Amino acid sequence: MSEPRRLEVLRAIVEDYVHSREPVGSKALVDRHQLGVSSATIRNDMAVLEEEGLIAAPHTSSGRIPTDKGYRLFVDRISEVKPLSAPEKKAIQTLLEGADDLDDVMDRTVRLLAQLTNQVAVVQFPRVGGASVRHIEFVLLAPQQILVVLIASNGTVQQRIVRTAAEIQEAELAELRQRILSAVSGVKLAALPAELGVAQSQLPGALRAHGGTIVRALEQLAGVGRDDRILLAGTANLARSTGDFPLSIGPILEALEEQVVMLRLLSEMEYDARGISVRIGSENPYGGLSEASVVATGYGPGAGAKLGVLGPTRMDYPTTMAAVRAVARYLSRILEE
Amino acid sequence: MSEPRRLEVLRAIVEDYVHSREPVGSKALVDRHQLGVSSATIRNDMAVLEEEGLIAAPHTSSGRIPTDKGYRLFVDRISEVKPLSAPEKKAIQTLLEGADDLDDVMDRTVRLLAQLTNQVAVVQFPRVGGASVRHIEFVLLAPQQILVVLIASNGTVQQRIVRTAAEIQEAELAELRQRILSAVSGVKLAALPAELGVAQSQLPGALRAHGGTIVRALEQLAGVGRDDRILLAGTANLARSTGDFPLSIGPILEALEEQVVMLRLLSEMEYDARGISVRIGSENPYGGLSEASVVATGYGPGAGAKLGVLGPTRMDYPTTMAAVRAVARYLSRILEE
DNA sequence: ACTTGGCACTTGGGTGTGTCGAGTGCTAAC
DNA sequence: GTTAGCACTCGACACACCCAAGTGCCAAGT
Repeated sequence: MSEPRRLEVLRAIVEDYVHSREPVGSKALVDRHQLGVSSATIRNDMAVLEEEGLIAAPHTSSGRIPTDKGYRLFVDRISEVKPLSAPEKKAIQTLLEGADDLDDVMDRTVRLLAQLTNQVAVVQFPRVGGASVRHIEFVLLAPQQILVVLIASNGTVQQRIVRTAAEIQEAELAELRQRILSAVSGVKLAALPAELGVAQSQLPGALRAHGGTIVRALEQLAGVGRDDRILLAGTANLARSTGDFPLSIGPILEALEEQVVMLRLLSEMEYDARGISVRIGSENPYGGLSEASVVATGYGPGAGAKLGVLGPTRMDYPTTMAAVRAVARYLSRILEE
Repeated sequence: MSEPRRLEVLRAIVEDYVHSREPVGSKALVDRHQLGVSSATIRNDMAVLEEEGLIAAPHTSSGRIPTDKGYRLFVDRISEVKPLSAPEKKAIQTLLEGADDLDDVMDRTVRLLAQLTNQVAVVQFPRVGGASVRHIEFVLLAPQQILVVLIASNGTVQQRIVRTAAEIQEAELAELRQRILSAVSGVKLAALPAELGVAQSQLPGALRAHGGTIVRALEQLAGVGRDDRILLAGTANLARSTGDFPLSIGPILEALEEQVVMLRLLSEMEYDARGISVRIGSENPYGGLSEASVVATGYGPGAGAKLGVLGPTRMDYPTTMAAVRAVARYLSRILEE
């Protein structure tokens, strides 16, 4: 009863089940794969695999299906994901290069990923934390209304309109801008609040009051709140795979809709050696996703932002992993400009 | 065989079916409602209603269910939608007033609407076309890179980074800004392209080249493309009502995901006297939505932007219509500030 | 120490049959 | 125009049955 063959059997079971959606039996296995042994032997192997918790039988005397643990072992044993086909690669490249705008790039990316994998795609906007301050602008819209604009080195622009308690003059505003900009120009956004605090404390008394309001707005703009957006695509793919989700797809849709949940989910995923992270079914911390798997990876500078897909545990992991990795790479390249 | 009673029977059938999800028979009808007649009479009425295409029987000798045409008549006969309960009103108000930002307002609105109706909510961002130019700002980020910001009177801020063919000096840019701003300040966004054309033709030759690039960016910012976004919430509610969608919810999710489709759908809806528009099942031009109904209305200045919900044809129209109308009113009020 | 063929056993799924109840359409009487 | 009554239809449900696929285990073989 050799160890390698048992793993081979597991692999075969996973592949067949992913392909057919039906519990796979010992006989069918020897027919479809060239294991060099008889079905009885396979049965013995399967008994062991079941004991180890890698596969399970829905009911006595029926074929086996992989457990989450089984998928896990299967995924861990995929040493090299197969690369995409040449036309696929080309399609990715041309599609992404056609975008003119950060929003547009992200939008195209998420759609592409959904289409490529036939699953729900999720991309997180590039995190601004790692970027630095490129420019700050204050515009006086009305005597007590100021537009605060923050431009980051990664090209994101954020703005907010604030109301000041008292009137402020153009000249004062210009001076304020000059002082703050020189204090924080080039500063990492993550470090912005601290630097702003210092800058504010050094303001002359006359500017102090207005400065406070404005500095608070800048802090918010730099904060994680606003720019930690995620984009979704391909939710319709969930509906196609009804039956893969024993319960309903309701909880999954709910989770997808809660940006907070998805952000935490993505941020908790850590890559392994291959640079791709996989969460399988019950490994997922959120109850609603216990029937779903997530395949994700980082992209962009420092791989700080994430992107990935979500689908049924019974998914084609090798192909999905390849697609996710490829898209992340192309996206990183595009963003480098 | 009186006409008013037949309509009463239709109303009763719709209400019972919406409530129970099951075909309703003549006996059950007389039990649950105080029609003053016997089941046999109701049967005669139902036969007529069926002949008129207002109700149908899934199979011989089974209860009747309303057809789309039946729902239509039912909806048209709702003269006055019942107002929301006081606590509901209060909840709407406090929730929406807590928002600090246009994006935040819209986000809260769409979630609120989804929760209130237990259906999928859709809101379109306020259209900028009706608003006017409040401020324009150009910021030189790099020798050949300009940030163009357009602030509209409704508080929306849009920006884009453009690259110029040749270098431009701070001073030139300031002059350009001065000229363009004075030409288009207060102009309606819808009329902006025309005014920009005039302004550009009057630019001194030196500024002409750069002006073109920038003007084009401004036109795009004012255009419908960018700001015709929609927000979704409550897609999980679709899953709960499986069974209401004989086919799968896949096509519906697909339609929801295509912003273009939803925008056209909303824009095609015209209000009736009550200010609310309802599209029932097959009245919907998009195949995937033939099992769904849309209840929508306009909001904001000129009621140019739309908001509404989407659900199964078998929905509680009176309540839904009330909720949609109430939310639209509160939203309009908030936006007026 | 594994592998294999054989065999008894389990079980879900499909099919056929019978019954029940809700519901209809129709007719004749009110 | 309404009602009671009646024969009829048809889906839903329950039950019995069989079949195919699959299992576990044992004894024999290598």
